[in-house]
Amino acid sequence: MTQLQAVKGMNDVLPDEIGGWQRIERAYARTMSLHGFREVRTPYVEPTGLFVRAIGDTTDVVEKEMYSFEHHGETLTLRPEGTAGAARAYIEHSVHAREPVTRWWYSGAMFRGERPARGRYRQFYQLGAEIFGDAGPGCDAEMIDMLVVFLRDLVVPDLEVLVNSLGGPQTRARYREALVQHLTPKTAELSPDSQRRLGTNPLRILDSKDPRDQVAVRDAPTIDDLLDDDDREHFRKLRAHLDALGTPYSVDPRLVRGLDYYTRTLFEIKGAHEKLGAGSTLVGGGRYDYMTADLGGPQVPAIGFAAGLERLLIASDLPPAVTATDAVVAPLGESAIEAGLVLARDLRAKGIRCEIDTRGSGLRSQLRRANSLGARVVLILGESELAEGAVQVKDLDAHTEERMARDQALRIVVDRLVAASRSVDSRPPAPGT
RNA sequence: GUGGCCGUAGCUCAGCUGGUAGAGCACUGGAUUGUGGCUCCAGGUGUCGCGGGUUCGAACCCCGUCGGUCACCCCA
Repeated sequence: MTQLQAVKGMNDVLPDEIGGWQRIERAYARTMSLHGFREVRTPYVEPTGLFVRAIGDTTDVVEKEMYSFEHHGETLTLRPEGTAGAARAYIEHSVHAREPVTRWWYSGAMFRGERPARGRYRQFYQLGAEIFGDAGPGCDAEMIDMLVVFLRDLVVPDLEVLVNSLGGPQTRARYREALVQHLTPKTAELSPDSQRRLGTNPLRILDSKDPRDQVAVRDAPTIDDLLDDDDREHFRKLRAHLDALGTPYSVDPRLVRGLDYYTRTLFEIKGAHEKLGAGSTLVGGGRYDYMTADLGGPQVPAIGFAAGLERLLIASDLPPAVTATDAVVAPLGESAIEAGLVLARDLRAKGIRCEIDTRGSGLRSQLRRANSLGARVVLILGESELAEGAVQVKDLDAHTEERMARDQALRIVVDRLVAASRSVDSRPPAPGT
């Protein structure tokens, strides 16, 4: 196509699909509020240096996936993830001085120049949250459990929680070295990808899917051996807390993530493998106790996660939300349109979702339209009704029809829709939203 | 970014070994000049992703390109 089209990997979300998005966003906002998180909105554009420092200059994300550009002498980047910006805002506004523990959540677009596929786009949406100021494993466990509950509410099948501990930065560095020492003699036996990783990100070799790498890694040292006593205790308590919560999980000593900032607790939640295939990681997160210090702020322990909204949408078996119209006002003829506009406005003032056809369509097509919109009642305004100040109230469900004064019609329609629990104002909040 | 597969009407898809296009759904109008969901009738539905090439002739074969998708890489 030579026509104008959306940029590769960036999608429109049309009204037909927006119901699913809103359903997940609302469920998330509710979960966050139940756990005392407050929403934060940070810019989509940040100085490139923020991501280089926070995420790590040898990570794939920073090395080859960022949308960076120059603008009036500044080097800027469309955010590839949410944690760095949140940490920057936390430091910039000295939030640590205002409250001991800070719980923030966010929702919004992220940008990475990867090769697009299902559930993986260049502009994609993440739900995320951060806790600043709590070093203990208790909030780690709460966060993981919260996510499991959230995903269960969304009816995501085959949930799988993986946890690991990376220890502190020094542990991580020592482990990296140990791994390189173990694997260097076997360089020739590794996959080409892993030969490259050996120099860049050796930890990633651990979860390589190549059988050659899996053999080479089989008797490699595990990070568990290098954890110091505090790290080990932290991890032990996390597991004990999860056990107490009854949260299902498995320890995966090979779980490693590609962002450099993680320390100690690391976790990942997968689900809906049949629908998502290899991209079934729904949530990834972990502790980053040194990021605020690395960014030049006070050292504040922190933990956070991000979830891919598009993937949640694919993974969720929740039925799509139905958006119905309650009533349709059907004016017949030019002179009825004004009376119809007034009537429709009065209905809406009562919380009735109401549509009106102002094009001068015939009654037949207006009724068809009302039917396909799922409306319960149609209020017909023709010449004789106009003359009498009346309206014909047709109940599409009950197949009844009655002529009455308009103010009476207002009351009757409201009563009928409330009785059927259909109007916006009367509908109780659905569970899980 | 690497490799594989796919690309026909708004949607889901047919189209046999190359002979220049079909179905269902949806949409609009009518059968009922002011009465829906069912039924019947009629009707737009199209640069066969795009650009080259081979051929008398290409939706079909070849090359390129764009887009999608699967696996890898990486990640949410």
